[in-house]
Parts: sequence; C-alpha cells; structure tokens
Amino acid sequence: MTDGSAKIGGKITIKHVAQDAGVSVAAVSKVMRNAYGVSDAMREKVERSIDRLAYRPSTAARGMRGRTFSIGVLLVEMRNPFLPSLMDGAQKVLSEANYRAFMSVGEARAAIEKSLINAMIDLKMDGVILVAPRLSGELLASYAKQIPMVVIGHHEPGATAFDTVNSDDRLGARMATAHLIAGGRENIQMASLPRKNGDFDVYVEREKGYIEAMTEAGLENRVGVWRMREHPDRAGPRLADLLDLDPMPQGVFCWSDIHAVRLLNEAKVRGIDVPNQLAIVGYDNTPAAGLPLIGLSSIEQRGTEIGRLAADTLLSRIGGRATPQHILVEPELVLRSSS
Amino acid sequence: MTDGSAKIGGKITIKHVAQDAGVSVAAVSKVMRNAYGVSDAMREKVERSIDRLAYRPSTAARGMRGRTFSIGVLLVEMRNPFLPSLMDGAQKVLSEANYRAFMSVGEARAAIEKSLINAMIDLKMDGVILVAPRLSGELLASYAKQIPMVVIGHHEPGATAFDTVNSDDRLGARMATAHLIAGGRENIQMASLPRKNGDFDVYVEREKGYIEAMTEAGLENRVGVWRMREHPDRAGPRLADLLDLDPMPQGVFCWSDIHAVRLLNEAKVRGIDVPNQLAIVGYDNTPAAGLPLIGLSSIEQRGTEIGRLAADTLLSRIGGRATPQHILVEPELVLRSSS
DNA sequence: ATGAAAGCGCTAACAC
DNA sequence: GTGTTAGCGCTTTCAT
Repeated sequence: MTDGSAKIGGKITIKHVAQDAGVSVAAVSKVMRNAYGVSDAMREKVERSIDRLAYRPSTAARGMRGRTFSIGVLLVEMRNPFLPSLMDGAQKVLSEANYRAFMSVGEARAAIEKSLINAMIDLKMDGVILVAPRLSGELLASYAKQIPMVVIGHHEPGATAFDTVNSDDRLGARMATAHLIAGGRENIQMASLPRKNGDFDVYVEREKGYIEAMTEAGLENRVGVWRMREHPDRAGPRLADLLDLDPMPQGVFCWSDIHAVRLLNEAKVRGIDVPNQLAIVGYDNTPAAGLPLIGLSSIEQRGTEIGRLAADTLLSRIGGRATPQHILVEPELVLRSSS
Repeated sequence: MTDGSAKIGGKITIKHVAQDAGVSVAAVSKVMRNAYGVSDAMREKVERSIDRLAYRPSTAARGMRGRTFSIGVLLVEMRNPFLPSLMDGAQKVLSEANYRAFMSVGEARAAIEKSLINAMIDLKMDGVILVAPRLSGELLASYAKQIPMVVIGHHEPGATAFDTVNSDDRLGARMATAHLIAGGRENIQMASLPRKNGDFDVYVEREKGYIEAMTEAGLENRVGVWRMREHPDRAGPRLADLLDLDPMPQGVFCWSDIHAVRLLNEAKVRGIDVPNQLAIVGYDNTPAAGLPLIGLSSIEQRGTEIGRLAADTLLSRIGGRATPQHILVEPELVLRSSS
C-alpha cells in the first residue's frame, strides 16, 4: 500500500489527487473525463487538487483502458517542402481538440512503414494519418481495422475501411497541361516516376490528368511520360536527359516541384531560353518555386486545407463515423516566369 | 523485434503467447527482454510462439513498468531544410538500437514546447531530443530530471542535467567571415535575429564568431549585426533593407541559409553584381544553396553527424551515464558563386 | 531455471 | 452522487 505522503520528486498519480481532495480515485477519473455524475462541489475540489499538485495523468496508463489523445502521423519522407503546410493545418485542428500529433518517417519503404504503424497501434494512439504511404490498399485496410485512419496522397475512392483526403491531382495536372498547350506548344512531356507501386499514388493520377488534357487538345499521339529513376545513384533515365531528346520538348509538366526546380536549373545552365524554348510547370507550389531566381509555375494544392480536412475527418472517424469519406481539394495554377 | 508481418487478428497478449508455448507469462516477458535465466529450450519455444501468433507487446502496458523503446524528438519548426539530415542521422542510430522516433513541432513557442515535452513524458517515452528549443536552461534542466534528454542547437556547456550536441557555430561563423575578409572586403555585415531569447541560441554563438573574425582582422569598428524581424508580418527591420544601407555592404554573413537565399534573390533582382559588389555566405548548406541558379556559399554543419551523435548520446544517457556530455561538430565552408 | 503474484496508473462496471 | 473494485498487459520480485 502506498501511503499518501507526497514524496519530493515522486510522480503524482491519481491516488495522490484523490487523497488530497478527500475523494475516491473514480471521482477524479470522472472529473478528468467530464463523465456523467459529478457534483459541482466535487468537481471544484478535485480540480483544485489537480492544480495544486500539478497533476498530469499518465498517458500510458490511460491507454490501457481509454484514450491517449495522441495521434500518429506517418510521413513518406521529410524532404518534401509540401509537408509543413500539411502539418500546419492538421496541428491546428488537433490541438484545438486537445490532441497531440507525433510524426514518424517511413522513408518510402514498406517495411519501415509497417513497423511504424504497428508502433503507433502499440502505443495506443487514437488514430493515424498516413501521408503518401507505399503500402497496398489491402494492407491499409487491414491496419484500418485496428486503428482509425485517414490517408493523404492515396487515391482510392472505393476504400471503405479508411478515409482519404487528396488534392484533385487529375484536375491539377489537366490545368497545368492545358496551360502549356494554350501557349501554343504541342510537344509536351510529363516527368513522372517509375510505375512500380500501386495504382493509387498521386503521380499516377497526375499522369491521367496530363493524358486527358493532351487528348482533349488532339495531341494524344504526342503524349510522352518520362519516368525518371527515383534515386540519383540508381540506374535508369535521368531527369536531365529530357533536355537531350531530339527534338527537345517545348514544355514539361513535372509531377513535383522537387524535380521541376532541378529541371529548370539544368535548362538555364545549358542556356536554354525558358519559357520560350522550354516551358516548365511543377506541382506543389513549393517555397523554392516562388524565389525570383527560380520563378517556377506550379500547382498549389493547398496543403493547409488538406491537413485541416484530414484531421477533421480523423476526429469524426474516432468519434464513431463508419461511412467512408473521400475528399478532393481543388488545386490552383500559380503562374510564374517559367511558362 | 517483430516488424509486423501484417498478421491481423484479435488482440494477442502475452498470456496467449504463454499459453501457446506452455510456459508462464513471466517466462515470455524474460525472453522478450533478453533477461537472465532462460534456458535455450524455453527461449526457442517462446520465440516460436511469438512468431506463430505474430505477437507484438503493447507499448502502453510496457511503459507502466519498463521501457517503451520510443523516443520523442521536439523540433522548433518543420520548415528548416536542415532538419531532415539531422533526422536521418538520428533515425539510423535509433532504429539500429530498436528504438522508434516520434517527432512533434513546437512552433518556436515555449508554451507548446512545454506541453509537448510533458506529453512525451506522459507517454512514457524513454528519452527526448530537443532541437533548438526556446525554453530556458533552468526549465530544460527541470525536465531533464524527469526524462533523459539531449539538446541540439543550444550552447550551454555548463549544463549538467542534460547533454548537448552542436555545430561549432562560433568556428563556422569565423570561417565564413574570414573568407569574406580574405576576398578583400572590409564592410561586412552579419544578418541575425532579435536578441530576445536566451543566450544559448545558435545565432548568438554565430554572432560571436563573426565578431571574433572581424576583430582579428582589425575590423572591430566595422562590426555590424543586422537584426531582422523574425516574421514578415511583424514590425522591425526587413532583411532586404540591408541592401539600402549607404554604403551598401560588400559582404553579408547570414546566420541561416533561409535568409541568405532570400537576400541573394533580392540582390540579383536589383541587378547587384554578386559577388563583386556584394558577397554572401549562409549557414546550413541547404539544398537550395546548391542549385546552380542560386549558388550560395554556405557553412555545412554536417547535420547527419549531429543527429547520429545526439542519438548515441541519448542512448548512453538512457543507459545510465550521469556525467554530462557536450559535443561540438566541426563545420565546413562550401564555396559557390555567391562569394 | 521457472512460475505465482503483486503491482504500475488508470477506466468503467457495479454497489451503495 | 460517490466509492469499491476488477481488470488492462505488461515487468519484476520472490518463492520454489
């Protein structure tokens, strides 16, 4: 039996609070959870003791029975400058609901992603937000049975076990491509990634939008999707090889600013006249795109809004909603000197 | 141990494993923790059951008595491109030691930082890494009594309750400044931040290095530290105002690439000849600095190494080390066209 | 070497 | 409205 003498430096538990307030531990628990059946007098006593003792409930202990008020965010990687705005939006909603977000990085590798999702489940987090996971739809669904889940950057409107929030990537790609076409260009390539993952990735959706726009303009026979290798040290076509094509493309739509910025640099270094000889449009409207020395046209996908919606959706899922929700956020074309 | 090979089912607990293996729960616990006093036969039986049932121990339950094998990383903010390399280094060490890292963002606000550190303590994380926190040294020390802690981007070599790992910011600033001086320049300013926080922040240390280098070159009367406002929407001097000084500086050492890149852009947009009229050196050797269109000279602080050392230090602190450790990592000057 | 049992700090069912 | 108590899934003595 622990006697109630408050040890200096010892951890304050619910028992100490109960004793200090002269009530039962159940009463303290109820007050904390705003549960039914607490008199005002009791509530006040307990809250005073909580303040006086600077009591903070142990999330770990809490997790064994109830909620932890923490949610996990699994990021595909850390280097995409699109992520901070996403987190801004999510954090705002979550902190207002008294939740804390904890992020982990999956490094775009399925094994790591699995182990991290498991870790979040094992920590008894109340829900997870996955950003552009590499896992298959089936696997996601099976995890979603164990923990409320919303997925960003994964187009699977048929999924029922989890929710999704996405930029309308197909529309964004159409806007970008149509803009290049409107400039009088016909030889327009798209820079994309190897098609090695599922069919739900964002760049796949962007390819569809590119092809649609080309087709609508009667340029279906000019469609060209350039799949560059993902890592510089691997084999496969390089991004810069696009500039060696004969004839050189008049326009390139890049699935991501990360690559668009690099392509733009390479082009200017080679003395290519941008946008007259070569126009470039990217995706994400990354900070670098806005630098005057870069001046990259890009699709703004409104990351803050996406993050906000994802958090809202997750909270309602945690709250008990069972019907799936699949949200598309309308993107916007931001024009700069590269096109 | 198990990285979660996607076996989904009802909740498998230690009891199920014990039953399946025909041993006691204590035995299972011991096997998992590599504790002393398990026969090879028993170990094998238990491990087979663990595999067969795809058992994963509940971190939450574990946290009530022992370790959670998860560590918290508190980031000032998410937008500094220096952070990913830091995390790369830390993750590598941590994952090899079977730990998982969970990040949270303090938004450079003390109240948020405090609440997040508390949340990490309440989740029973085994340790925390703080990156450039805004909290005072005393506050950090008081938290360090509750949880093993190492701090990055905080120069307090006298701290005893926690460890620190830093770039040798003073040296880096000296190198940058000396380089500008070596180019024959005398009117060299430093772009820094308002001196509103503690004396432990990195930019304070960088200011010292700048002043030292100027003094050594006999330019102590030319020292000028330009403190720009932190947020664009606040009042106070703007970064770009540096270019309106009369006479315009011949060189600027920026405490961070984030600002250096912006200054470089502004200068080139104004038609200023860089580096002949104005040379610029930044800090962090951010990816943007390396873009040909930018070409910013910068101090590489070797983030991966810092992250690695921080994780190592934290693990040894968790392991019981009580003597404080304060590590400085030697930076490197990377020259490009801006200087 | 092995297992029974006492908690860890909470929540929630059930008494009163 | 309030208290008692039985767990949650582990770790850790302490017997055997």
